[in-house]
Amino acid sequence: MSEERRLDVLRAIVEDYVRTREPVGSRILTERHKLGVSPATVRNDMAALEEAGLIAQPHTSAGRIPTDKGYRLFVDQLAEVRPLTVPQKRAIETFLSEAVDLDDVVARAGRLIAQLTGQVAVVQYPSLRRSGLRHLELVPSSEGRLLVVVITDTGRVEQRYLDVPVGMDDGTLGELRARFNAAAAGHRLTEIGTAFARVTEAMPDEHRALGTAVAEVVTAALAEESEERIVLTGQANLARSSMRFEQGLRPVLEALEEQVVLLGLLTDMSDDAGVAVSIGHENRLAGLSETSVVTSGYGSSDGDSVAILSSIGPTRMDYPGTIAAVRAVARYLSRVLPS
Amino acid sequence: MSEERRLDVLRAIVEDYVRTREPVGSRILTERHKLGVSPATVRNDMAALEEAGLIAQPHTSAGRIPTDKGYRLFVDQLAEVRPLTVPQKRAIETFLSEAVDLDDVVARAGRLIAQLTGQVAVVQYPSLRRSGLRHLELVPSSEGRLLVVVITDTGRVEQRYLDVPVGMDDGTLGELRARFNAAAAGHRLTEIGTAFARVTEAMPDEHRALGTAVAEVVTAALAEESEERIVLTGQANLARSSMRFEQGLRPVLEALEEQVVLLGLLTDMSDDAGVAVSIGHENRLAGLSETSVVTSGYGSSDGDSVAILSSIGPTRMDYPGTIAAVRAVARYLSRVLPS
DNA sequence: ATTGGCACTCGGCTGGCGAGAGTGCTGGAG
DNA sequence: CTCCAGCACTCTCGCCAGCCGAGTGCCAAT
Repeated sequence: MSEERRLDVLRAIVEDYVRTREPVGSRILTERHKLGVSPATVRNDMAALEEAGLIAQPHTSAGRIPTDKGYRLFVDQLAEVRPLTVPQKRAIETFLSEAVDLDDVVARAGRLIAQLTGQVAVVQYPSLRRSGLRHLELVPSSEGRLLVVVITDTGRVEQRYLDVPVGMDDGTLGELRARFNAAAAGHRLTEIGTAFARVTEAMPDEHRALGTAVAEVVTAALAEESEERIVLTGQANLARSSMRFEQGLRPVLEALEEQVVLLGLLTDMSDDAGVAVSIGHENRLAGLSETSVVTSGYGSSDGDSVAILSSIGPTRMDYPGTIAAVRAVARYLSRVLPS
Repeated sequence: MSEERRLDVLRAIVEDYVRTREPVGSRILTERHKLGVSPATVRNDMAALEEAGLIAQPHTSAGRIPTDKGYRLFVDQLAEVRPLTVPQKRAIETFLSEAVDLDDVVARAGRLIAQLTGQVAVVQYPSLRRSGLRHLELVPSSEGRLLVVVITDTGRVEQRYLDVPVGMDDGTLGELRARFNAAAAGHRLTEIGTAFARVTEAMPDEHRALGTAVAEVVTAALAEESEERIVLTGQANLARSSMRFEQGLRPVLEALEEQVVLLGLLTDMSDDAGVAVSIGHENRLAGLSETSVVTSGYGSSDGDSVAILSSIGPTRMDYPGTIAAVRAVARYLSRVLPS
């Protein structure tokens, strides 16, 4: 009973089940995949695979389907990479390069993933904490209010209102703006707190109050976990016939709506370089126990990324195809991003 | 056969069907609503209502359910307004007032609608075309690129990159910024084209090229239909058991994903003041033929609004409750908005 | 180790049956 | 003229029995 053939059988089961989404029996298996052995032999292998917890049967007298563990082994050892076609790559490239601003880039990336994989795409905006400051702008708003606008080098623009008790004139604002920008330009957003502190200390007394207020707002705004934003695309794909979930769509949709938790999941998964896959019950979120998540960082050609994007679909998904799509989009995205 | 009682019967049918979501027969009707007549009489009324196309029966020997036309009549003439409770109003107010910026306001409004109505919320960002310019910012980006940031008086911040062939120094930029801002401050975004034209004409030659480029980018960006943005919330509600659609979720989810078309639908509906309701097949979108859309403008206490928000659910929805929720959120939103 | 044969299990489909709900109609009462 | 009780009729739904087929596990033979 060769170990190698057993894995062949597992691969065949996964591929067949992904394609037909019906439990696959020994006869079918020998017909569709040239394994060179008889159904009876395959049955023996199947018994062993089931013993090992890699496949299971929904009912007696039904074929076998892979378990989460089976998919895991498939993804780790059995799946062959299937690169995208050249036209596909070109389509990604041009579609992304047509984006006019960051919102557009993120939206387009989501649509690409959703379309390529036929699943739900999740794209995170570049994380503020991993971005650098490009520019800080102070705009007087209605009386007594100041609008603070932060522009990062990844293209994100954040705004925050600030109640200013003391009066302020344009000159003061201009000076503040100049000083802050000089102090912070190019720094990571996480580091500007200290830079700002130096600036405010050096200020004349009458400006210091305003200065510290601004510094506070900015650092507070950037520290917030809640400021991490994600965008979902292709939820309509969930309703396609190919996505029948045992438990129905409800838990899945609910999990997707808990954006904070979802982002946490993705962040934890993201293995620094390359694509990470989390299968079925491996996902912390109970609602996603019937789905698999394929994730990649993006935004920097090497090492640490500024954000994450991923594709979520049923555990019975086309892993090689999904992985290829996610990787490709992440790569082109990284190239386009620091526009 | 009094006309008035017939309408009472229709109202009873609608209310019962909305609550139980099962076809309602003559016996049940007389038991649960004190109509003061016997089932047989109700049957006669029902026959008349059916004749008039206001109700229908799924099969012979099943109770009646309202048709789109029946709901329409119910909404227009029979529904009694049911104002929100005081705690609910207070909750809306505080929840909205805690928002830190426009994104947050929009997101919170969506969550409120979704939660109050148990349906899907659609919230449009303030339309650029109906906003005024508060501030225009020019930030040098990587070499040869200029980042143009537009801040509107409704709080939206739009960005656009601009390739600048000619070199530019900070002084030039500062001057441009000052002139444009002086010329455009307070104007509607749709009118700044002409204001900008005057500015660029008055410029020294060496700056004019850059000036017109900026003016062009800004006006082009604001003119784009695609720049209208909407946010969906509460899609998980679609999967609740209370939302069984004949045709399944697919067409609904697909319709919601066609954001441009969807926004068009909402815009067309929006009757200038107050809440508009579009029922079932009245919706242009085929995917929404089993749903009703309740829409209101918001963003200005009187007359024309700067954006739209709405709640989408099955035709069998709680119209009075949904209308009340949409109206309330729209109202508080208008109050909070020009922060 | 592999394989053909065989008995066994079980889910899903089909068809028939009865119960229940609801209707429309008719004829009589107010 | 309106209302209402009674009645016959229709149709859906749920249930049960029975069959079919797919698939399995085991065993003996190669």
